[in-house]
Amino acid sequence: MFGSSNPHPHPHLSHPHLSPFGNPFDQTKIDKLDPMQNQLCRVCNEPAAGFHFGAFTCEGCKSFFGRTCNNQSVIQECKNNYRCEINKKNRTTCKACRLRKCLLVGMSKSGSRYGRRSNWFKIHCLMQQQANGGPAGSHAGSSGSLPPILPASMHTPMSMTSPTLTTSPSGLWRPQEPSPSPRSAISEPPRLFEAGISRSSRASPSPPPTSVSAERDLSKFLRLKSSAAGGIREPVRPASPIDEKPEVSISHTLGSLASRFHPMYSPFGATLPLLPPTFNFPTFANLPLHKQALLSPLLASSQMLAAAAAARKAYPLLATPPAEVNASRAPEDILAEHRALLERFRSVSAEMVAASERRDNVKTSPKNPLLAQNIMDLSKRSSDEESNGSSSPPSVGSEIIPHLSDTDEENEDSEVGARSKAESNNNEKAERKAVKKGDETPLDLTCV
Amino acid sequence: MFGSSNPHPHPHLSHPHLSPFGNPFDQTKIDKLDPMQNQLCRVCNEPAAGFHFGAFTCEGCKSFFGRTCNNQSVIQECKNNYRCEINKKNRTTCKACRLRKCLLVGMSKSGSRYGRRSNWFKIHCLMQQQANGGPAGSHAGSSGSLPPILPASMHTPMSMTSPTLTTSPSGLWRPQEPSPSPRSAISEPPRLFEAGISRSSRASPSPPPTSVSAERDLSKFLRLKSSAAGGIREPVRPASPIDEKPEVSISHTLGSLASRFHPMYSPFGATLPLLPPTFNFPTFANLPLHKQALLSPLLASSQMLAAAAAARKAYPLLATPPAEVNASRAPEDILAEHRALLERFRSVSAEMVAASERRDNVKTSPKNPLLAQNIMDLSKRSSDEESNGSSSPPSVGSEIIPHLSDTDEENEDSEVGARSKAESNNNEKAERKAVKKGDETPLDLTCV
DNA sequence: GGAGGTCAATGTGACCAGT
DNA sequence: ACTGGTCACATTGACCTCC
Ligand SMILES: [Zn+2]
Ligand SMILES: [Zn+2]
Ligand SMILES: [Zn+2]
Ligand SMILES: [Zn+2]
Repeated sequence: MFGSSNPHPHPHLSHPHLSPFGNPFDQTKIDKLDPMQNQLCRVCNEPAAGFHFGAFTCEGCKSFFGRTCNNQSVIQECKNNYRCEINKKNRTTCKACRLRKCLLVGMSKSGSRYGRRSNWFKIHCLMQQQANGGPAGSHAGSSGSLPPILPASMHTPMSMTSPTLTTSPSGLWRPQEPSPSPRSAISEPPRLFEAGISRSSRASPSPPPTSVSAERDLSKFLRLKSSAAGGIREPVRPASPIDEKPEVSISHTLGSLASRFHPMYSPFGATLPLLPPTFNFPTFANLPLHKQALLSPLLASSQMLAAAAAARKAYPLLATPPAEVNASRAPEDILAEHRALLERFRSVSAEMVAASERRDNVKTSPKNPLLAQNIMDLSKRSSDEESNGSSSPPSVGSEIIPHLSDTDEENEDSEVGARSKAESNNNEKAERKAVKKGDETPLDLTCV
Repeated sequence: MFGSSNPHPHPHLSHPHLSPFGNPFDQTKIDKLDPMQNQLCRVCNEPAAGFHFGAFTCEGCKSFFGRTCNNQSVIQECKNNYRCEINKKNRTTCKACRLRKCLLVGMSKSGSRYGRRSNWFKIHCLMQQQANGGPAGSHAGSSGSLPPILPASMHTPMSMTSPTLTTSPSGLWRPQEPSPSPRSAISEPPRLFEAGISRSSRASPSPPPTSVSAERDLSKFLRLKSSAAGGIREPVRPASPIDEKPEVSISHTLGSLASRFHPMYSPFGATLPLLPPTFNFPTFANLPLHKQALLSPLLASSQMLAAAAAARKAYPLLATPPAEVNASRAPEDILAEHRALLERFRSVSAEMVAASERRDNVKTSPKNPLLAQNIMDLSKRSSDEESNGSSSPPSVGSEIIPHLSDTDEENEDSEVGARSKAESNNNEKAERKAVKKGDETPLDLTCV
């Protein structure tokens, strides 16, 4: 599906509005963009099969994550101090590191329930990758550090542990429907990217959620986010009322760890109010999401970084063991970084449009030759992917998260985890079906 | 089978002769010895299921070795620099280290063709383990170093690379049937222990090989040993004429490496002429071999060490990566060590007999309380094995064998290896059956 | 378009039969 | 008593269906 390109564009999308940056929504230009072209699995660098559980992954990593993220307790711990490099060849040899990589790149199972909204991941990932240096050509390494989705200039992870960052307006996080029953169990890493998007979507004055079911999705998502923050330290935001069972086995193993570390309440407090104005145009929202991906090199970096830091906090599996230690950065740095990103987004958008317009005539070297070339490459098929990328790039910085091996006793699972596996799956499935019942209208993706 | 002890002794063995050390062949005493009691898998420390391919192993390691020793080329290389500790829990996670451990403890597939003679392994292994500190109680660690089969005092591996050591009498190595076609391909690690035994058996003036088929087996084995030495540097001994196909896949990967290192021609040259006189007594040879095991703390150490060193030379998989470096020892040291072993054998034999005689009356502390206690423990069942032995004992010394990663190109396999796998198996099977055809008489095990 | 189910291929190890 | 074969079981990932 993704492997075969679509040579025939379908110029029948609605709302051909104009963007402030030239005309990025020209149908003929947009249709030529194929964001799935030459995508690589974020986990193992194999050619990706699609966007699964929040990241571009191959079929194998998709299946692996779908199987194991609920039963993390049964995975043996790494013998290599969680530093195994994951590639196509050895991805099956260390389940712990493979799962860690999955979580590092932002994969999440509960977050995938929220329908099309998870496509925002795709947008951010794709734009980030393109801004990083090419869709498939840059085998940006797959060691135990931060994923190659982050550009080189962003590789410094920020410390989101400071409670001063969690000062988000309570109204942004409160769901529409009041919440009587707060949850304390943590089921799995929250989809932090989506959290940021959702929040900004609610803060936006432009098109609100289009249906009640979408509202329910949003509130449910926020509740999940809440539970991910742990039962402790939840002063402002009440929980939502959605009666959903958490994934029990995950909460058993990693949840307890996460509650110890009590991941921050809202890691996006300081950054999210700043959103690119592009999303004000309904045309963008009406585009197919894989087309939107090519038009949105936005806040992915900072949010990704925040999510990665938060995930490392919540899940020791994500903690890169002592290799490079980076001092935590102040929130001001994050804000500045985000502003730089916004500026970059503007230039890249204009650049892409110009390149798209120029492509049919003459291939000149634009101001941003790398990005433009990458966008160009999306339309022509290059079947020379070899996916042997195991060149072990320099590890990016990461915080040292103690692995709790000396003070804790979370190894008594493997019995409870196995026990709760079946029923957990059944419950989850039933509940999922029930939730999806009256929920066909996708969420409005228009942002500020 | 092995897990259930046999409480009923069968006192119907023939030739109840007397030994020079008291009366070690008293049937009632011997029958009470159960060498399989509390044996642990030499590879993973799980309770052993029997003596397989040259070592006490569990069913899993037996099957694993039987499957993979022919297809070593398809095993991915270790990500942990071949230092993975192998135990029951993680034995499946790193095939390379598991196979390395198998080879380290002396497992060999072709050597198992020689019928009962492989029981000599059991004798040596068992006696070595007992002299080392107890049958099952001493979870002597299973890290990437030398196997716990070697006593602490013997852990210094000797360097057998010196060609001066290969000055064995050519008559000892020459097979009965002349050999027109020398072989250069290496199929698998030679059964070095058996090589020594075979050689000593031939050097023995007591009962020679009892049949022509046994002779053929012997010469065939010697030829295998020859091929293991690589085509290069084979000045003295001509190859034997047995038309046997080597295991192609192994020769493809490890064989090339082995030929580079050209493992020594006869690592037992200096030590083998010295054999304990016990084996002159036909009574010993007529005992069930698992009973003999309790009566023979003989040359196992030195031969085991030589075999381990030779195996490390021949198979880089066996090379313990740079951890502890022990200077190679002179052959004189080996000889002295062997003489000490012989003396130890005498005292231990006498001690064991005395302990066995004393056991029925009063349990006193003998001169060698540890060994005697271990022998005692063989007769009483202790079902408290837990096999959680992963306490990672201090690594014993080992030589640094370069892994050839920088200068060689033995990674072009995986195609040839897979190709030659099926036919290799078939050929081997057919050839094996043909060899076994007229070969029912076990070799005479009586030594000098 | 993505989640989840299916199932062939592969690896594993307990068990068994042959020798 | 050991070897090799068998087979149930687990894992993997390509493919498919459903929503
Ligand atoms: Zn993958
Ligand atoms: Zn690992
Ligand atoms: Zn084992
Ligand atoms: Zn290993």
